Amino acid sequence: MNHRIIFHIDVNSAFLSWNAVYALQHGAKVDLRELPSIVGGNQATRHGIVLAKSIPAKKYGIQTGEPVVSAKKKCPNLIVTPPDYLLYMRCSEAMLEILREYSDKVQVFSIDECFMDMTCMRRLLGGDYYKIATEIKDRIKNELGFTVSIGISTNKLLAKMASDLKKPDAVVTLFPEEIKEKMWPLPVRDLYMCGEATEKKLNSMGIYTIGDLAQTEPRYLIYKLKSWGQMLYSFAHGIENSEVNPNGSIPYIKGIGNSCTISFDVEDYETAHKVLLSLVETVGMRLRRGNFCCRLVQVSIKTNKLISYSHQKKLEVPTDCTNAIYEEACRLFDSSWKGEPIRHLGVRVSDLCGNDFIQLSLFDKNWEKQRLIDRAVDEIRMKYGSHSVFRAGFLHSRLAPLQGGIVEDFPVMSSIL
DNA sequence: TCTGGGGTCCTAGGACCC
DNA sequence: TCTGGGGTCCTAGGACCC
Repeated sequence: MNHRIIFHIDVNSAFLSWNAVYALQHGAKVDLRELPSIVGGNQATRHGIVLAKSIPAKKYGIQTGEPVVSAKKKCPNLIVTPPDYLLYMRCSEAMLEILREYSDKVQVFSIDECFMDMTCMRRLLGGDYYKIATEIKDRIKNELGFTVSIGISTNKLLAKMASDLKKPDAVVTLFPEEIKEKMWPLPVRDLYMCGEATEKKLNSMGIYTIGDLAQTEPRYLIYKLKSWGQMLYSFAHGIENSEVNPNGSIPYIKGIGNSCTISFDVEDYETAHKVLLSLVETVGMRLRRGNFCCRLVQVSIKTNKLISYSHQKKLEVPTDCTNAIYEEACRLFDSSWKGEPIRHLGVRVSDLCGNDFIQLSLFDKNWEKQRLIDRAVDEIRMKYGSHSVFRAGFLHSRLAPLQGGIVEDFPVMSSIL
């Protein structure tokens, strides 16, 4: 037998569990996981959505991503606690430490999900993967206080589907020979990569379960859904063969972006430019920290009616300079904004390249100086905190001088950079 | 004050070139 | 005296994930 053995580890209601564990460790008398509770953003700053829910909260029909007010309507005595991203990073790291005792091929998929390639542990562990997974799950529960679901199979897709089959605190296998029995009866929406839009399309084609999808003529799927059709058909048959990408070697960073919902509607160019600057400061810092330059700048706008659009521009010369990116971002904004009140702004850079052989533009003599300034500011912020230096324009403004991620405390979340 | 923030990949149309 | 045809680059937008 030549097949691989892959585990997928998924923290149950991650943010909520971590808040609950932290509270218990600090003297709380109740366990948030046993009550209708959520982790929710701050409504006053218009970040009021549900980030995680307890199992009792789920019974009220509360869904991740829905507005906190709407969740409260469903359950009037709902407990709402704020997110604590630094805590989440610590919890995630602690879990990783345990996982790495069992395999050197651990891929961090997100803050609360990992893949492990356990193939080479075959001989070492005697091949009883269910037992090993149970041991890992129990160790995390006993040593760290939160529960996980572990899925076991021969590839990442099936392992991930498996860990979804039972929660909390469970180990589930989904080997190829179990697909028909365990996966095909599920609604097609449960398949990885089948979102709302695809579900609608598939339903309109008479496809409701993963089994229906698996038994549809692939040429028909490809005709209707292009390359997505091919991928979904393969997934419905459990076919997927990407490698577990050991952590540390981040596969490849394609772009760096930050965005923010502003606590009030922005209705003038000056304020919008300030927000863009606060975002570019963060993006630029991350770019330089990764020793990248970018060749593409993108600005996105979301109006108070929640309509989004974006504009992008390819640069003549790659740059990592805050001011250069900022100027381009302003140009993009000015040429795309239609004048509606703005709720949310984003800046993203991509088309990255290394910064070791920077091509100096003959026309920009200030560029070297700008680079030195950027580096100096980065260093001061690293050393003394992100708010130790900021642009005078933010004094007496309602805006934070830096925006994106959790800038108050390095590092920026959801990014290794 | 009802709807966050960070990503990736794909598609389609237009410009432009030979 | 219709108007081919391929290729690449650029841009906007949509879909998905956590």
